[in-house]
Amino acid sequence: MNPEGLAASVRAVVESWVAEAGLGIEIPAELKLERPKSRDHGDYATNIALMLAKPARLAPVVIAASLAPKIAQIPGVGAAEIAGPGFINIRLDSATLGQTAQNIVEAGSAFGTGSALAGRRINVEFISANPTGPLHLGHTRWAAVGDAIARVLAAAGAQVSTEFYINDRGVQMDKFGASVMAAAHGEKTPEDGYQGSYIHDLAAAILIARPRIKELPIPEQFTAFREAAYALQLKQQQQVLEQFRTNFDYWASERALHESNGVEHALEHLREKGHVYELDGAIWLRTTDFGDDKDRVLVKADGEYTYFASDTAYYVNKRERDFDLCIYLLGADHHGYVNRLRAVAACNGDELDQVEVLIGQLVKITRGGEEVKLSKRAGNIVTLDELVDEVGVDAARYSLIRYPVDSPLTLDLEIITLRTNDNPVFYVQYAHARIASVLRNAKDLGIDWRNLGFDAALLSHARENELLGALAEFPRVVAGAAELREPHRVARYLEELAAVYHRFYDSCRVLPRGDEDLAPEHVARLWLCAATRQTIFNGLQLLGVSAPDRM
RNA sequence: GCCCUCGUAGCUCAGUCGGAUCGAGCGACCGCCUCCUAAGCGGUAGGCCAUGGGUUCAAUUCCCGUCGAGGGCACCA
Repeated sequence: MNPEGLAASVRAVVESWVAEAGLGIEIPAELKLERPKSRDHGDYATNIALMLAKPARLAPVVIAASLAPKIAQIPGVGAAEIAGPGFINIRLDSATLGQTAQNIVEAGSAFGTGSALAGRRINVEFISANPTGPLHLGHTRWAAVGDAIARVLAAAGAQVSTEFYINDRGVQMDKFGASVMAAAHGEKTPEDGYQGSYIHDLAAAILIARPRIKELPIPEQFTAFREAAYALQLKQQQQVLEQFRTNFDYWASERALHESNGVEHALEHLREKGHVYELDGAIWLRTTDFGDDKDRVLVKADGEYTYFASDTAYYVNKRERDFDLCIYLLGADHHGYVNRLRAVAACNGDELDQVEVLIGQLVKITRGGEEVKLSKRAGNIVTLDELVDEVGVDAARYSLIRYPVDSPLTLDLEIITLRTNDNPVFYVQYAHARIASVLRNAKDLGIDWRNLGFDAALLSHARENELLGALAEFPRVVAGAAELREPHRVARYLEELAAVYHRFYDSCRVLPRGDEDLAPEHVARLWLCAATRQTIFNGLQLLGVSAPDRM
């Protein structure tokens, strides 16, 4: 009996009661069955009686009194009690709850996955930086969170593509090329050029690879520097992201979009939809038809495409590749883009909500309370690879994911590398390692728990009950994280689960002591440990964080 | 001026698609290892959930105002 199954059974009880009483009222689509904060309130609680009070024109307690006995009859339910203003607190019998442990072990890595988003094709675009320098803190949050969102959506059954849109066209690229060329010649960085030692590193690398590049005539030489630097810098970004365990399914090049006439094609397409017009020599998209504050220029009076035109074309391209939902992760400094991106969808004949924009607040780094601003390589910004070098991938990813993205974040480098309770990554990983150790010890003792039978009813200790209940929540947590695009929920859940496990471990001996004989209770607890290990493992997997067997 | 996000314990933050006493870690204080990882566990102290209204049986959660913090409002990229 899992929470979903129980919810369905409760719903059936409510439906039959409504029918019998001839009330003819609506039952809320989402019948709430939650884990009460207090253990005294049972394993699950429902507020259905409170919800129905008004439409049924009956006191909540009266409704609860008719429903509770019927709920108590549901197989697997031990008791159903009325409490407070009309809550029904449900207690499962221990065999039913205990069975969860075996179910989880048997489901293995599939435990937690679902089908809520089955059949949906979702495009998740994030980072999308200029290839003109190392990825910095502003990109780092999205590298971790975007990847985790994609994993969580996939776990909910969606078909997901993660995409990085390379802004490899426009004046920034030229400034970048000019900066690298100047460095190669030992000249000063041009006005508005790129600073930082990485520019000199790029120049040096190019000079080694192409010793005669400086002999080229200036226009060709400039192009050669720009292109060589672009290739190297993009590769560097890709390597850093790979090391960060953020893998993109698709690297979209803005330049390639133009070269394949994707922009003209999109413009033509939108013109047919009737939201394109000309004014003052420029070509506009009438985004104000769909909630934007002002119309946006696609082609400037001088004939140049705007950046917005590329964005629009890229959206059309995504739709032509058959994605029915496009999620964009942007920094808070881009929130002005939300309405126009949604309007682009609408101009394309889609629903506004086929575009979803998640806005992330900025990240600050401190070290022992002092803000860290300087980067050795990139001048005045801290880069992703520097962060990883200092704290490691697991700590960096986890720390970035465990907070909702709409709150500003300050990471203290000293704290996220601590190996204590202060640092949630280690707390969760430690729980995993601790369980792995118990399972190893069981093996060393020759206990083949998988083949010794499992008596679910033996898991009746309060701490076992608490742990089983927490484990059973995992699929709902994953589903919720996917629905709300909030992977931090998974992290928070894991912290809670780890705490519950540690409490269980503290009061329930798993392996036989000394010369004690192996009892069925030990076997049942090993199943419970294995289920917990699997759940923590699956959860960390969703965050892209490793689950070590030893620490 | 208009728009977005935020305001919860001394600190860093959860919780908020309305529900029963708002939680965790740190910091302070007191306890728990002769056998499975003490990187752990238990307990005490600490809150008019920024503020004033409204909706509701029920508001930290939803709506409006105020105050405070951060960020936006290009024929830039």
